[in-house]
Amino acid sequence: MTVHSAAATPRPRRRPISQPAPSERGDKRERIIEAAIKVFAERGFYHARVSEVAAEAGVAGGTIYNYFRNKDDLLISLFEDRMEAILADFRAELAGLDSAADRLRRFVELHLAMVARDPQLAEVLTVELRQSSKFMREYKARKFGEYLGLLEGLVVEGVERGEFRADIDPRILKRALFGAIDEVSLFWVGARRARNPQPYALEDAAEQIWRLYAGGLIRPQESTP
Amino acid sequence: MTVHSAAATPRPRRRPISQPAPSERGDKRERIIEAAIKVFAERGFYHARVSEVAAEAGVAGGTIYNYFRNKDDLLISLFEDRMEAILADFRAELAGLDSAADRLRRFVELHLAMVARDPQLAEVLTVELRQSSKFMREYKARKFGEYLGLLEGLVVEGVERGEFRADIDPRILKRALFGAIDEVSLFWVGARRARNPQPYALEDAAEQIWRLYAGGLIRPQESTP
Amino acid sequence: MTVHSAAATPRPRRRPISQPAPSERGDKRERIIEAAIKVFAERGFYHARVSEVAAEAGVAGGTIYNYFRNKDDLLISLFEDRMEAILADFRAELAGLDSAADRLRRFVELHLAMVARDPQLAEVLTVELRQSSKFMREYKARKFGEYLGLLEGLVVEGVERGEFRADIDPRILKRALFGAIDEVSLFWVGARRARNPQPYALEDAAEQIWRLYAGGLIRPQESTP
Amino acid sequence: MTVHSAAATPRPRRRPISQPAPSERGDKRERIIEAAIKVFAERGFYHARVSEVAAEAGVAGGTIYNYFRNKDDLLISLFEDRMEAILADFRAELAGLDSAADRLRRFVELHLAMVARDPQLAEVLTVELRQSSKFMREYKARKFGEYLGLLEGLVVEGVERGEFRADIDPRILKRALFGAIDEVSLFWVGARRARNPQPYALEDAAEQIWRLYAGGLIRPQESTP
DNA sequence: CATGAATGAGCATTCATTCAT
DNA sequence: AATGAATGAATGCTCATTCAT
Repeated sequence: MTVHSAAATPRPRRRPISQPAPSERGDKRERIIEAAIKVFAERGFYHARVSEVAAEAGVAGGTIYNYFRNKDDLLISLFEDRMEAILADFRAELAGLDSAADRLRRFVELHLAMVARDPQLAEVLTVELRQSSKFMREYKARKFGEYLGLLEGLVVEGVERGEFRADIDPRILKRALFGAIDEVSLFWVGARRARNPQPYALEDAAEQIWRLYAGGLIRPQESTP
Repeated sequence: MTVHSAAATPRPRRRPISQPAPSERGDKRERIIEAAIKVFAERGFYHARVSEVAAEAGVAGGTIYNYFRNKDDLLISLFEDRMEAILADFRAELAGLDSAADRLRRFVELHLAMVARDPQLAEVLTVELRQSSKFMREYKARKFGEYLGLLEGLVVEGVERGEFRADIDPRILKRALFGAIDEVSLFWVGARRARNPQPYALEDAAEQIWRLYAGGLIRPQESTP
Repeated sequence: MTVHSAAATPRPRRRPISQPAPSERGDKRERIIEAAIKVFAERGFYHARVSEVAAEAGVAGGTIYNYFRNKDDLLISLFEDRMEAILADFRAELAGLDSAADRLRRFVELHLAMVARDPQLAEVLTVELRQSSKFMREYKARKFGEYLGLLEGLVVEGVERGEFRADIDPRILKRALFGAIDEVSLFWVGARRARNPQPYALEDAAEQIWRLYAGGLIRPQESTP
Repeated sequence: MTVHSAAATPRPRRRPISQPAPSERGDKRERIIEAAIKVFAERGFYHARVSEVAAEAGVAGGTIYNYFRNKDDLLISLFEDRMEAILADFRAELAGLDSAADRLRRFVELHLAMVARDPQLAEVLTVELRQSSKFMREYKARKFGEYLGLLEGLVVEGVERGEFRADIDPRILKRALFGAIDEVSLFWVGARRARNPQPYALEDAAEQIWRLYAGGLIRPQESTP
């Protein structure tokens, strides 16, 4: 998978030509976003100071404002930037699969793999994001809606192809499944941060969630003769 | 159901001497908690000012500090207070049911009914709660763990009684189910606040979620002859 | 004259009853205004820091914001407060005089006496006031217009009573006279601040200005016998 | 009159690029000063950003610092530059006149004509100039003193030649007259910026001011037999 | 000379919390 | 217990100025 490397794809920006300054990987905008993910994840959006992000990125405080309108905008930009990469990655990964069931299972795996790979990003994307009032109340949707839309598409397709039951509203299903994945991720991430032992492996969790959603809880009373 | 009235169980306390103001049921602490739920839900924990809570509760700003150590403590106390009531209510409701399946379905219904009845409380409990650093990082667990424990108990019981499949880890299941309910609730609450049309009825959502978790997504290929 | 004492008339505000705290003369709002006049005059509105005003007033920085919306509002409030007092004082002083000429001469004297008495106030009123964009562009008028209106009234009256020439537009005259007085004041104040020797006594300046405006520059060539 | 064209006297200098871009007359320094006058007049010295001046001048922000030490220096340089031109123009215009009275009247006319011709310059010269602390407190004088000196010279000359009354101190007179002209100008300029209707024509104002200063306010009670 | 990205000192303002009454 | 004026630490953001290219 290439989620992260995709996310890191630098929007090409004038790189110093003569002296490459090899210490600075990626352009400044990218470095600030990376720093913001780290700091927001560690301290929480509201407790993070812009100056901390700057220090983490190795730039001066004012430099942040050359790239982002304000602290809120930094969070939103970070979100869009990363979600875009994640979406592209997911789409590419899912394109090669044949059945709706395979694609849905893969979606779950991809999400949890992403969380395992970049827990801080996961934390910011799911927890901290809810704290920027502007974001939550005026913006929210877009890319996140796209993400859920992807999920909904998989479900609808499954129903249309007769793979999935038709008596479950896809709009509710997509939220239920997303909520399930998200909560399982969040707890794992929280335990990790609290330096508690891993409560479960995320790969196993993916398997479990899929099993649950695919087959349901109720034990089939097979062949009651 | 009596969640709310239970929550409002007044720790008896006296009215400001002269005129008992019989209209105002509940003591000052309760009034402050009610105000906090309203203000936190409307403005978000970080954007809510203590003085707003005080104004909403009809007390002076300083009075809050006679009942709560600080703003964080107000949020946590609010949480404990309400969760206690909710838990008691849930336990009472579930006690009369026979099968694990019935109890689990009822749990889903109860949660969503609670959301429908007091959306602001639901919002605070699920969204704003994540924003108090002290809470999230040092406290969190307790009552919330109890709530999830209740859920886990239902599942374990179901497995033990042979009602549920044994190949799904209850610790993951409880999170998955809670996440599903929570997300479905959250979206509904969000739409409500944004004054968007209700995306779905919460009663229907409960039915759908249960159907999903009970039977799974995959359409049984019965008897392909 | 009582300009200053009038200006200091405290808008009655709850004074601590039991322990009079004799060190604090005047209420807090008044103390802040006095401090602001001093600091704005000495450092200029833009270079003055709110914390300096607070320190000068002997209050904490935040206290200023219990009385004034922001720095601009402090300047504007200061202006209104003092202008009101000055206007009341001027009106009272002029009421007792019979001819328009006497009143106009007295007006000049009063203005310059006010400058002599409270140079810092004069400086703020004439120089610093122009620096608050909101003030200059949206507010300005009112009390200042009243002041000029007082002047215009005197002139119009003089014309109507046949004391003054009718061929000079009162609206231009009032500006010309005000500008003359203001500039003469300003230079005197500036010299004072720069610790230069007084270029002239303000009482003499009043006499000179009146002589100039009353009789004009041109030496009457009548009756060269 | 040639005030403005004199001020604009281009110090010929070439345009950056390869092709001289013959359309842009005036060198960069001049263009920056013109931009500064416009921006300072419109936004006020303190609210004007150096980058705005740069944008208006069509140069990069840093370029300004190749021509001026800092923002204050830009204001001061602007002032000196324009005042020099104005003074030269005034001197030339006054040279041809015979009587002190004619010269003084002409001075008033010239000042107001200058205001009418370049209101933004007038605004900067009279309002914004007072806002640069360094200017006001350490520099001020020089060219402005020269301007007032010119005025004083006219008065002294008038007295010496017996045209003007000898009982008015020229140092006060020069300030009074300048203040009168300045205030009349300022109000006109202010109305213009506020897009209010012109309160009076500046030509008429010149006539009025001169009439006032020449003959005085008091109506001569000639020959009441 | 020109550029404009980077810098970082500077400051108004907010608001949780205290405490004298 | 209740009050609410006073406090002052905390911080996002601006913008004049610098300097490597």
